[in-house]
Amino acid sequence: MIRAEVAQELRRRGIRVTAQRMAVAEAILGGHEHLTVQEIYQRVKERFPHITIGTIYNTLEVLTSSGIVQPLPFPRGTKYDTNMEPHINLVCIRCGHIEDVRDEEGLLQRLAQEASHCSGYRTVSHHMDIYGFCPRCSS
Amino acid sequence: MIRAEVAQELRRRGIRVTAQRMAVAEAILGGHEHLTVQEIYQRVKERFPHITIGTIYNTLEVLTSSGIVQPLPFPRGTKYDTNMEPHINLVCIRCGHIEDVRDEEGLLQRLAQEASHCSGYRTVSHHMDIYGFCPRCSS
DNA sequence: TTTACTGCAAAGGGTTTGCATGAGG
DNA sequence: CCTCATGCAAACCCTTTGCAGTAAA
Repeated sequence: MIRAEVAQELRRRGIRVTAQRMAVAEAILGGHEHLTVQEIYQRVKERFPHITIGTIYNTLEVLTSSGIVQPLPFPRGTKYDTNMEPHINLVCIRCGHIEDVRDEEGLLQRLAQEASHCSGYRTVSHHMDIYGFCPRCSS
Repeated sequence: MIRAEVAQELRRRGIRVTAQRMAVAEAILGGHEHLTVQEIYQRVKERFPHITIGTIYNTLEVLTSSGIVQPLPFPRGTKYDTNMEPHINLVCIRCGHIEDVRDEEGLLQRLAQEASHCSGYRTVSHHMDIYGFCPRCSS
């Protein structure tokens, strides 16, 4: 997703498009994925030195409920994912690096459908992590 | 897993079997699944009024690294799962209730294997959540 | 007896909140 | 203009840490 699309999506939802919100969105969407809240804060502060962590949290909540980013809960804080396609997060338990793996065969979807079907849950979203050692940390 | 098995597993690993540790294990394993740390603390305090939250965290770390329980990271704190079989957690985004769904066909396993294979990660464990509304909260 | 665990207290880090000021539509 | 977002500060968890006393093996 790019800048113009973010602005459009916010407007469509009647949410104000502010410079700070766009800066947060660009920090996350611009290349580097899976940033922590602190990392986002540090980046946005380069452009808005007076912005506070409260505004970052506020904006992340807005972007999340607008379907633009996705929070990934971890023991030591939330990271944000910009990949809204169904996918799996490969998490390195040594260095913390996260890699996305696309769900080529649609197995994730199938699994989610089946599970919700036989449980009576009305499914909204799902999330899969695999923990292990990345190639670099394996050696 | 039952009381005697927990004690045995700890001993096997050279970890001391204390009354407090057994109380924590029993609080989690005894029927009610997916407790928060605070809920575990409250229960154990009925038997050990002077126990502190620090000891609860210490014990949860011991039980986790002994493969007896599994931490589930959530935005507002960790819950603990006693189901060590491969399964999916159905999480109600309204009431917070969590239900386990067994991985009948081994799809989860297959998915994990494939993902680790094509990424070069050395896989240790995996974890899948589905978010939605439980039958009670759907109506 | 030796070593690891407990209880206590304090600190650390992530996240939320209340309120006056300021900017978007 | 009116409403909502920002910045500032303080508060609120959740979790970790250091240390002296205590219990397990």
